[in-house]
Amino acid sequence: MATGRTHRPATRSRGIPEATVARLPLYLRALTALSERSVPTVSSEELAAAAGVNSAKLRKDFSYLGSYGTRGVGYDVEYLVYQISRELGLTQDWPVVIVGIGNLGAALANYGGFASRGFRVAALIDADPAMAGQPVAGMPVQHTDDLESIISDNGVSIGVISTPAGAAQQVCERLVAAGVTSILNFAPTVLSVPDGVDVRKVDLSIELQILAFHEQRKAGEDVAAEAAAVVPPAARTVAADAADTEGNGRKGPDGDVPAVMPA
Amino acid sequence: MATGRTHRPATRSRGIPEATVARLPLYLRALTALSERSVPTVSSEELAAAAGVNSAKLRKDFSYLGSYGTRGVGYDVEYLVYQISRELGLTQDWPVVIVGIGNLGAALANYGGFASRGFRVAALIDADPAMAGQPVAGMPVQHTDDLESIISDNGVSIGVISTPAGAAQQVCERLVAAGVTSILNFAPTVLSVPDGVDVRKVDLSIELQILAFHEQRKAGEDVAAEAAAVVPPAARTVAADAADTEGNGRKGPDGDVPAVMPA
DNA sequence: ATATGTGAAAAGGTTCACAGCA
DNA sequence: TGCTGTGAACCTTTTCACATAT
Repeated sequence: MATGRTHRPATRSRGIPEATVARLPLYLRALTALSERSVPTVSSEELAAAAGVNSAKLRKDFSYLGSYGTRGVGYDVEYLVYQISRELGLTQDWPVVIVGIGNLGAALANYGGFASRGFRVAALIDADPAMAGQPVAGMPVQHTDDLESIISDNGVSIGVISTPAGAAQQVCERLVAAGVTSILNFAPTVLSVPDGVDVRKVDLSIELQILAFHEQRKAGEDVAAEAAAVVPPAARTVAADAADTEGNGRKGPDGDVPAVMPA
Repeated sequence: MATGRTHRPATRSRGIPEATVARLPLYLRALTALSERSVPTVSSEELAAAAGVNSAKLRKDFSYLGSYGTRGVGYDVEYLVYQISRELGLTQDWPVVIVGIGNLGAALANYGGFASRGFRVAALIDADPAMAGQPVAGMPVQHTDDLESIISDNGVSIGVISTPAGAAQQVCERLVAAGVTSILNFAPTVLSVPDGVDVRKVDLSIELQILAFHEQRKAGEDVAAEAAAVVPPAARTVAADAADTEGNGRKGPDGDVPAVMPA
């Protein structure tokens, strides 16, 4: 704006970066908490701390939405809550179905976080005939046979899959055929969907494995640190660093012998 | 290796990119499935399809681990399973505690995916005295009072938090003080932890909000198309915008008219 | 005086395209 | 011939640092 750029940025005009979109709910949560405490304004520094990001990132993120702050002051909490809600599409009501009412599905059905923010559990669906009619979270479970009509009767466009892995793809296909275009998948399997359908996945086991990777690293460093710590004191991290930088054997970036066991 | 580079790449030697680490569990899952079907080898193309990524990315990812494939042939399934497992630290056993045995905690306790891959639920912990001793997933729930001794007696370094948001930070601090250095957080709140402690978070509501954002876009496009086909073109959103934006006069990136979507 | 908004630089991640090896 | 492994190009995201506005 200071710059007199009058030509359009051509190919990237209204698009908010995906990384930013993924953080908006975080900001919204922090803002909602402030709002409940009747805090009127907040600085990028404070809000960033509350959301667990750094302030430069937050300001950059907000800059994609527009200029919602006041220089020298900060952001108006209520106003931002509204703007972000609107950006995320939370000013409307999203009916959601949950398919697969096992332990996890039931937990999801009972989860309060849904209702609190624009999402409404419209139906619970399970393939087990014995479950049909049983109440879960105050709602009767319906049978998979009726999936299509449930979707269309309720205008559902978001589906949650919490079935066993083996059933997920088939359920996914029926959901999509019935008109669902966004899917949150808890089943530990890759779903294939046509273009235009969004899938996000949540996989417990994957998250734990990522933690284990880093945990293992730390353990490795500790061992190195311990070994180093028996005698010399301070070199701790430096030593650890050197140790796992090349100690690992196998074929590193510059090819040497594959130390461990082949198949 | 073909290149005769003998000097070190300096600052990035043994580090596997975080994005790659996050995909290793995916590859591992696909490989495990192949292994169970006794498939001996697999090409990057096939494996990539099974894991839901593209083959160039997969090959690049594997290149950070070493040269585990055979040109003209593909990858040995068993060998890769072993290498990735080792890289992720899954060749050892990770005792895990779950704190907060509500609906979600119980579902996690019952989740088979834990045990299947190196993780062992060592204890279930809850603050409710009425739950103490009650069996969940074949295991007695223990009281929070004993958290510290449970952690140290079992050598737990990974903790799962599935408490209400209000309790999470405090539980986190006790876990960390007791020796936990990796945390998987299901509570919808930001945890602050000291350096050296890893936190990963899973938030249902956030995932749904991200879906809603994209869903809204899709709907918006449809509406815009319809509207454009009927009466006047763009004025719709501009009016809406002016209405809720009030004094602020939201500036688009270049101060030009926000053509289609409500910001 | 203070805190936003944003170009520009840096870092990180993905895709391309092909050399190199089986 | 066929498929891996990887520099190089490209794109996205993060960080820096300061001009700009209140």
